[in-house]
Amino acid sequence: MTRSQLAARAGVNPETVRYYERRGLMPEPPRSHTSYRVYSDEHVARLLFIKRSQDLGFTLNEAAVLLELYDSGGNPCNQVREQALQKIQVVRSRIADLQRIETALSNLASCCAASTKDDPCSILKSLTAPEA
Amino acid sequence: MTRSQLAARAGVNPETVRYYERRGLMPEPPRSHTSYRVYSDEHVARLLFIKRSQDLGFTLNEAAVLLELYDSGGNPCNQVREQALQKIQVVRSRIADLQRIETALSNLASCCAASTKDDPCSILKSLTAPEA
DNA sequence: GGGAACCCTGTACCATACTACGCGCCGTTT
DNA sequence: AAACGGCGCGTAGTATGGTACAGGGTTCCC
Repeated sequence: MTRSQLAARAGVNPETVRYYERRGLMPEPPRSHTSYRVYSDEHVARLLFIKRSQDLGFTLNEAAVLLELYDSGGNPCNQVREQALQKIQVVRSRIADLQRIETALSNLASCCAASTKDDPCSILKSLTAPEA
Repeated sequence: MTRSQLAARAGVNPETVRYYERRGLMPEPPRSHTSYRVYSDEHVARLLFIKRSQDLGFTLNEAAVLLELYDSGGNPCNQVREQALQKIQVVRSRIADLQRIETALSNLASCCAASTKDDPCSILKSLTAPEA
């Protein structure tokens, strides 16, 4: 299949395929006699692998690591597990950050809801003083 | 105070101050007779305002909106509240995303922990099939 | 056989938020 | 007075993840 067909199957922009190729995430595919890239279902699987990794919060560099483990052909479960556990820590930390942000924003909204025409909104106070 | 001194007080890189000036977040300050920027405590407050906004998850463009409301001198509580409530929605949505990711990663880690030498790790299966 | 639509390459551009560099002037210190 | 650090400016580079475009060849369908 062509680059656009591959892209369509994975739901990405055709240019993204070329970008991943440049990044080393996708292999250089065989070419037709007119230099057209020719893809197979394995390429689709690899592209979906990358998208799925991104959905799980992995960066493209991290996806590259996972792909290397996959390509190594061994039994890289321990390494994959390690990557997953590390990412879980990052994700949990990010969730905690966002929950603190949510609380702070709620406080800010309440503060502003309570101010009147004569009490000119304490955004300066709220936003200048660290409290998160 | 100088640009570096201002930056130090807000805990940012001196170049960041110039960057914010270019972005219109910080005003062009008065200059010394030799063209040196001269800052006051108000500039410190404004810079802290920006950093605090960022801490709350606002982008620099959004911080610019908040600063405009602040500069308008009126009682922009309703607008600020609106911004905060919108951002809370975004933050909650992001938290939900991350919680789904956390669950999916946990499943992935469990799957890998359970595989054996003869069962060559189902990362392909896990990462190719959508399940988040 | 002719035009639309697709492919090729390299390069440039987008958004976000900085950070660094080169070059020349300035200010302080020794 | 010389040296060192800081400041000025414009521009370029970093990281992340793409997206777009120009200019030319190709394939497909009527």
